[in-house]
Amino acid sequence: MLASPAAEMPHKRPTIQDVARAARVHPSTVSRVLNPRTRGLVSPAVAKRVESLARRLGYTPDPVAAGLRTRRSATVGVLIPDMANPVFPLILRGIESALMAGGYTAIITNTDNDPARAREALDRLAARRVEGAILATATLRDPVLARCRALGLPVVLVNRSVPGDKVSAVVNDDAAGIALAVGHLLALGHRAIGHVAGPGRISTGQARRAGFAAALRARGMAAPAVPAANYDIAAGERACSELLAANPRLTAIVAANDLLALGCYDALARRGAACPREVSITGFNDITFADRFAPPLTTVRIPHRVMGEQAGRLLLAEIEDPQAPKQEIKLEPVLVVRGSTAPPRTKRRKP
Amino acid sequence: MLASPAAEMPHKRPTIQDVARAARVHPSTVSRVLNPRTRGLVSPAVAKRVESLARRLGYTPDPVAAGLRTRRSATVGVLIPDMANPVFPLILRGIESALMAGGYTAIITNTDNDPARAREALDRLAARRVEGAILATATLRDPVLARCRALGLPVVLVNRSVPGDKVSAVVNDDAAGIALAVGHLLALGHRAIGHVAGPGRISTGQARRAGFAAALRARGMAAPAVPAANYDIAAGERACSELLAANPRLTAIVAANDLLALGCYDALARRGAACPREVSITGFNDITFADRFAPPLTTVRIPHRVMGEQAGRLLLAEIEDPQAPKQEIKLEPVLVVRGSTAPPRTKRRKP
DNA sequence: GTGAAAGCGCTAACAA
DNA sequence: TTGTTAGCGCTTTCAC
Repeated sequence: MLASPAAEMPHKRPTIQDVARAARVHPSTVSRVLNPRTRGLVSPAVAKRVESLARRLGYTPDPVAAGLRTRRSATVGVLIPDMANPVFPLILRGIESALMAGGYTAIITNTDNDPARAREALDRLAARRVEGAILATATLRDPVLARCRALGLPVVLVNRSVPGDKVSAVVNDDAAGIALAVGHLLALGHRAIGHVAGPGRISTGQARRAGFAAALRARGMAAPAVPAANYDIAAGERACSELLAANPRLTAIVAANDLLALGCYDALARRGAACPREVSITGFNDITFADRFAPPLTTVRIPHRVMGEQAGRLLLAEIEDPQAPKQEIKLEPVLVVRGSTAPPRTKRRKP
Repeated sequence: MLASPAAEMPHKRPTIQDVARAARVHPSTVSRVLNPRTRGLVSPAVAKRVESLARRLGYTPDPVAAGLRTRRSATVGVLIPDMANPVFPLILRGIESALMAGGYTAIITNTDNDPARAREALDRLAARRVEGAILATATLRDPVLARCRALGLPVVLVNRSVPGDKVSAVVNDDAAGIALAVGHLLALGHRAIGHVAGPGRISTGQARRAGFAAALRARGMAAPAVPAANYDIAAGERACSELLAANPRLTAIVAANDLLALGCYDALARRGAACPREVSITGFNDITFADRFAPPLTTVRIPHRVMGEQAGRLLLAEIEDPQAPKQEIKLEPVLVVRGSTAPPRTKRRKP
């Protein structure tokens, strides 16, 4: 029993040959017309004919086949350390919008903070011939970054950088952001401020910690800090507990990011200390829902979307011209004051 | 000035030809060895030799070139309506893990709830020859779904379904979930319960609303409901305000998802009504941070990750065998009681 | 300005 | 069991 192919076949895609036949030209002419760069080489009359036929047949060039020839895939890889941290979806939007504007597609991979997965992911992406990579996963002396180098793959870091390494990056002014938080706490009257730092292997962890120390030492104050093992709530709680155990009189804590700040909330709750009445807390990033936490989190807002867009644009520029000078773009953060900070409780003198 | 190529060239990738030459066999033999399916056709001795050479040269087959020949890209497209909704990153993890296990790569696109972007994204994915698609964006009578059909592209829906359409889907038992919430509120003593429904164009909106009505009507109670325009906080606030204006005596509100529940928080706050003291609120999804809101949200937890994994597996099965029967998997949700629900305030009688 | 021919890196028929 | 040949859909020389 013969079925009507038209009814059953799931719409075979037209090839360049089909268009060429219909337009009575050679395939190469069709190719020239459809490629903006070579479009001028063909006579306007033929170009018009080819174009309308292509549109009518619903022909779109196969980017994979084209890529095989041109060695350009029009894709870039994006490595994200932790999708559950809402800061990354926000950055991603910016990345996608910049890439899309350039005709590129992002292939996004979540590494779950696992260096092995990151490396594996990069290899998969490289096998797919991505033309560049955006790393939100960078650690100081990152093996993945080294691998990109070895592969000759253009890279841009986002949010985190690798100081000293010649690589483009779009980051926040971490020290300035922390200074904002410290300044706010000082203005409120706090004189015993501690820091729950980020992991030392990540630039943001180091830079924010250094910024914290600088801001306090400038005023001749101590700057106690304990680093968290990871940028997550549980690690924040552990670090905060340790910090408070060693410095019981702290009236304020600057956390290196919002997840760590939530961990501080937990540590305080476990000690039965109220935030902000007994201890003020600040975060960093202003993640989605930071205004919903109990208490609403005072934090340093970074321009997530712009950061992503800049990173995307930087990468496209570097793909365009691999010799382009590497640049590090530093974005200015802003303080958002909410309910997790308040003046320190005035000491009750013993009666 | 001649530079040493080895130092400057960014490591030219070896091709199958290089391996073939080194192993003194024909390229097709190398191909056979490296392809698990045809591996058995080659003598063990040669296979061993080829394999070790391939490894030593660092050769990995180019999946793009292979795909051109085999018409298989080992990629699938994933359409997400809103990355800022933390439920989707959680589902994504499941999807990625299932796809990765099958050797597939996900190409994820955020559509920002925009049907035009969704369509465009699908076309880009189709052009890239994805072998299938996972849609978390489905609306009832979804044009994107129709387009997948036209392209003969295997599809699996996740979270949302399109009832009546023959398509595989992994969803929650929405009615059962809502019944859980309603049951909890009834048990607390609530007798005037309203519903901030999801958009009517989305299956979850309809199913949850129907579940709500069924649960209350079974007990002979009214089931007032107002649909939100979108699944976001602002729309939730508007719908809730409308609901409360029309039904001022409600003591509890079942929101169709957690974002809408947050909108209800806002609507209550604007009226100066305390949650849960004056009005209890429930959500749906148990998104990340639901336990951190003020008050912590009582909500219906869905198995995000499992949902994603099942969807990924289903799609792989369908790619493997396009004739495979379509199936709809329904997952059982669970109630998580937190601080946004409490017994209704006992009426104060006028003195 | 257009056509012809070669080939990107791989795999699948077919031969030997 | 291995080698040969052709070609996936496209772009890019090179001729004309």
